[in-house]
Amino acid sequence: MKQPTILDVAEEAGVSKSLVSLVMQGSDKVSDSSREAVLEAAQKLGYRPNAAARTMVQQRSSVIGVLVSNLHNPFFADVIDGIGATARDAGYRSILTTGNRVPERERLAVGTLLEMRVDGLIMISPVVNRECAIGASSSVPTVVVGKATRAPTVDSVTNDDRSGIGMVVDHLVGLGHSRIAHIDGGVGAGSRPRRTGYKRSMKRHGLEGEILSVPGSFTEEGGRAGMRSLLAGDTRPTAVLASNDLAAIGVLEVLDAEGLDVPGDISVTGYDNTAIAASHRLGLTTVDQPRHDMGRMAAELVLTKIDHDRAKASHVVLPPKLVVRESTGPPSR
Amino acid sequence: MKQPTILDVAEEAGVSKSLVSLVMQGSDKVSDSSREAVLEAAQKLGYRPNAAARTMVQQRSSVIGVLVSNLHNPFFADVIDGIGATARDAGYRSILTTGNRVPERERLAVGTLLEMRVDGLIMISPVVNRECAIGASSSVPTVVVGKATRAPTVDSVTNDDRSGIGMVVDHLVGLGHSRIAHIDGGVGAGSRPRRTGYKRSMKRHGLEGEILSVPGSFTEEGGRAGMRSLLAGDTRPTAVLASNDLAAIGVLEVLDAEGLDVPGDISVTGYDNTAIAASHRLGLTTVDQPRHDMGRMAAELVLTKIDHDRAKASHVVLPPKLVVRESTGPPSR
DNA sequence: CGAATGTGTTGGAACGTTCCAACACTCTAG
DNA sequence: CTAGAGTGTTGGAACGTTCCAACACATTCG
Repeated sequence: MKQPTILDVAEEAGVSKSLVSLVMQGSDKVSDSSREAVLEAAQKLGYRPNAAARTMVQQRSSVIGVLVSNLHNPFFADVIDGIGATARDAGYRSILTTGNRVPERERLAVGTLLEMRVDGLIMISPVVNRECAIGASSSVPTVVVGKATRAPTVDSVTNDDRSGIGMVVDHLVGLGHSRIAHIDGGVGAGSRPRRTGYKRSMKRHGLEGEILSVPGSFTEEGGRAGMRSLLAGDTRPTAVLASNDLAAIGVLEVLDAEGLDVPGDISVTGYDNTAIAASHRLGLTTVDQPRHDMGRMAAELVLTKIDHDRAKASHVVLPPKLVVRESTGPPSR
Repeated sequence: MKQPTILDVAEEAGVSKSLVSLVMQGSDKVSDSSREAVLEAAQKLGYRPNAAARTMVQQRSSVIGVLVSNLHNPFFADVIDGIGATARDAGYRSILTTGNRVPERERLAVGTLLEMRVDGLIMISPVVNRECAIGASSSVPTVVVGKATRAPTVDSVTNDDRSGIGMVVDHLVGLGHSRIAHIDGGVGAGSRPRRTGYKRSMKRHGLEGEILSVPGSFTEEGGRAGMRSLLAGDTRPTAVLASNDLAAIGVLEVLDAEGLDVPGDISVTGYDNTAIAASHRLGLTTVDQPRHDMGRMAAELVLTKIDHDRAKASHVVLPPKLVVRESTGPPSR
């Protein structure tokens, strides 16, 4: 288990540790014979550079740390893809941690990354409060994805949740709906703008009297709970805006179990345009976020901030896109 | 951006660096007054210990590295949960990397973890070849999840894929099917035992003449491709075993598009019992793997191997469980 | 021919932490 | 009063790497 060090390689190859270091870095100031000897020795011993030691002396790790709120949501996979690809092209590695939507664990997960001295931090739809991101940003370039963060030191990449939800409301109103209810995302990233977007759009259509937002979360269970509480109310809505696609699946489950037809009895919408939403079985009307681009942008922001420290924070807002499928239709009579 | 070190804290608190170190480790051999002064100074400076330095001197990182093949598959989320919980209880952190099902990137992702000197490595359903795991195991306790690895130095945690698939075949034969086709998982973990399990079960039922396995992968696209090639054949199967739930979704998509009824015209099964499979809309007959337990077991294997080096590799095989839903039924006439 | 330039190689310092042996002091027992 | 134990604190060595200044040697130039 004892790992060989650069000194072991140097001895094996009969050269100095400095020369081994140069070879490992791919320097061209090394004679072919030395290079060959070093590579052979390294191969023979199974040498692997020690990133901890390198991080120490270089005062940087060449690693981008990514906190992801919830691995159950395939939405994040594409964001992470975008981050990984961009980081890789710039010569950085990326590593992930998650707090599983538990604030305390999320804080711990961020702490792990910071202690490892990642060169940049990307928090995808964090559940933890903004102080955590602000605190992190004092030691490392930090970008939050999916949650607008009004802080002078934290960049953010979001889609325009308010207008995204607005498009959904417009679509439903256009179909003739007025009793349009909303299931909230709770503490999760992006729930506030979606909630206010919902309320504003309703008002804009003169439907402030119909505004109904029930608690939920960005999970299947959150959708189920929200839908159950909606059904427990006096008047059933004719359309339901779930907090995201995952929640919409929960909503559909409850409705299926109740024997209610979608969209006959009730229209349902999600958010995120995940792959499952597209499946004909669900045919979920939803809002597409440019996931991969969001990841790419986030990584680019972090990378440029690593190179030349910007004074002001950047806040990138990408446009969402309504995707109409079979889960929405005109209200019954 | 310059991070304060333990020396800065020591100076601020008016004590030695050693004492700061003791306080940070929660030692009880520190006077209350000193502890207070140190904590106050650390707080004031925003001190965070440098994990790289600690790793150097302690010759261990207290980190478990996890390679996950595909973040799009929610199956892995629960496995990772299990790993994370177990690691946390033992005082370890866990970090993730992924290679996105691309062997070369997966190798790189493992390399990243090894260079960081993780104390244990868990590879979840790796796509990369076994040499990679064997190589890793020479420097760090390594466990592969989801892929049986016959190597004396690599532990493994799997479900019994062969018997899992066997249960599906038995179920379908019991319903009266005989033209039962199989969509393969390709290079991914677990595809071989599932393939052979399929073939053996078919033989066991005297159906060797009906054996038909087409290429695919453990993704929606793999399922779509597999189903398309099955439909292009001369005789349509009456039942299709998709490589996993994700692929089954792809299969259903193609069938829906073709206007074929499930299970009226054709029965479909998945593998993994992911949350979406349970959704009434899909109602997928599938095989449940004890995901969380698999993660827990994997972490436990790694942790015990970290503490006292076992001589022989452990291979844990957990029992799968057939979950019958609405996507399977008797064949048409 | 001596100086300047270039090529390949080298040892030592530094990074931030932990751990150890050693310290100064106080208290207790003989 | 002294030896011994106990308590809290300390400086120095070590971990494995990179980077720098310095080196030896060969080549080119004036």
